[in-house]
Amino acid sequence: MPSAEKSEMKERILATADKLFYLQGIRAIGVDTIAAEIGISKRTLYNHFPSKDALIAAYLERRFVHARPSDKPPEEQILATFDSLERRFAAKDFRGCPFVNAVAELGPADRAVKKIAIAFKESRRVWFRERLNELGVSEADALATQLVLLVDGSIAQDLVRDDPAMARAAKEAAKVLLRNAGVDMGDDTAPKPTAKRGKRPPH
Amino acid sequence: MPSAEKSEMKERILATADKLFYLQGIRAIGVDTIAAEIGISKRTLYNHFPSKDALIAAYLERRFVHARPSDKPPEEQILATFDSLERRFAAKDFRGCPFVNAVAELGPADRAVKKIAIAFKESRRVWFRERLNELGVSEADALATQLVLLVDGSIAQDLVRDDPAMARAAKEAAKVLLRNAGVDMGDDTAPKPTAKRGKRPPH
DNA sequence: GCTTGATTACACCGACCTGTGTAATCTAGA
DNA sequence: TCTAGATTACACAGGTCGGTGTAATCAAGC
Repeated sequence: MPSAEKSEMKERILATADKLFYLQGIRAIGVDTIAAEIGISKRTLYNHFPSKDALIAAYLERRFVHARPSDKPPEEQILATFDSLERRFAAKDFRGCPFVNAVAELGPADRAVKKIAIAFKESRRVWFRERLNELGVSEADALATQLVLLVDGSIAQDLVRDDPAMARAAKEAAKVLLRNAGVDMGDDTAPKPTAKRGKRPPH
Repeated sequence: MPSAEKSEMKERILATADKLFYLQGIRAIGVDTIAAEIGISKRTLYNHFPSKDALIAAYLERRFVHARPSDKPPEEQILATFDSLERRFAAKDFRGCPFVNAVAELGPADRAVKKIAIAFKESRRVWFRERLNELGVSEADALATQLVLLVDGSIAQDLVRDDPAMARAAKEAAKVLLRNAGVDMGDDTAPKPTAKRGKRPPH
């Protein structure tokens, strides 16, 4: 009870809810299922969360992890985002963006969920913008928006197609947009010749 | 009974299911709700569809509308896609892509739904690729993929943010990608002035 | 020991879900 | 008018859901 054990139990509940909600859907998983998965009684679960809605909100807030600071060059950080996406796509337990899925599942009526989802999406956009500002890109805000479109687009495509190559496609598009904005990306990311000499994906 | 009235009733059911499923979610709407909305008995609904799953499949297949042929230049057709998206975003009854939402809602277990969603996404990609082939773009396939990423990305972003400007951002990004691929888009789509030397494709 | 709080098992509620069974009613075509 | 199919109302089965009430049990700190 010394609140160390309390929050420990709370975390166990949240971790299990996260796994089940994310992989199978929020509406598809009942509180009984979560309790059974942990091996606790439903009563205990309700001792830590007043309602399923509260558990859903806590689940989404726990998913809201901020990006860690990096000392690598901003353009590398930006492109590394897509590499990270590709790795996540390749994992068996990837099932799209939990925030987008929650909004799609719970509908427009659920204001609380939508609020969290908006905050998350905006935080991602701001992160891109900050990196672009570091690079001195003039239209950083607009370009940041375009980059999040590529991120969310590849996530949505992978959700239905299960194709990690969507992340690579997004990365290639991002390179074109960055280069168009005057960002120098070194020689390995060779300039993309339109009609000829192909920059083709490594095989 | 002459199967004209039968299919008429079937269409009424489908239209109502479409409205409710799309706006409020497939899991959120029961067959009773659909029947009540039309003013028919639940029995009648089950006389036309053997199960809710069949109704869901029919709903998605009805949403699978193929693009009509156009005599406008391919590059205009491509860009018009994003204008159309912007108009749909601005409507208050827009709630994302029904196929992505269905996959998110019903989970990975529902193979039938996923199959339809994949077919739809691929048809969109192929449409882009055909337009790009008409333009003589060399890497039409890869670019088509990138364009659908922008489409789906703007849809996902608008779903959570309710911001039709996402379609405009996607269009601007699409222009950059097209220009980079050597597509000439006329003077109205002015070259994007960037801080430094913009990499500009020959024309 | 005793107390206190967490957890347990378990029954239960009301609501909603998909789907069926049935018998009465309506309606169009012969 | 008669017939046959469609539709109706309505009850009901069997299940799941979120959430609660209750009384017993367990473990730790005094």
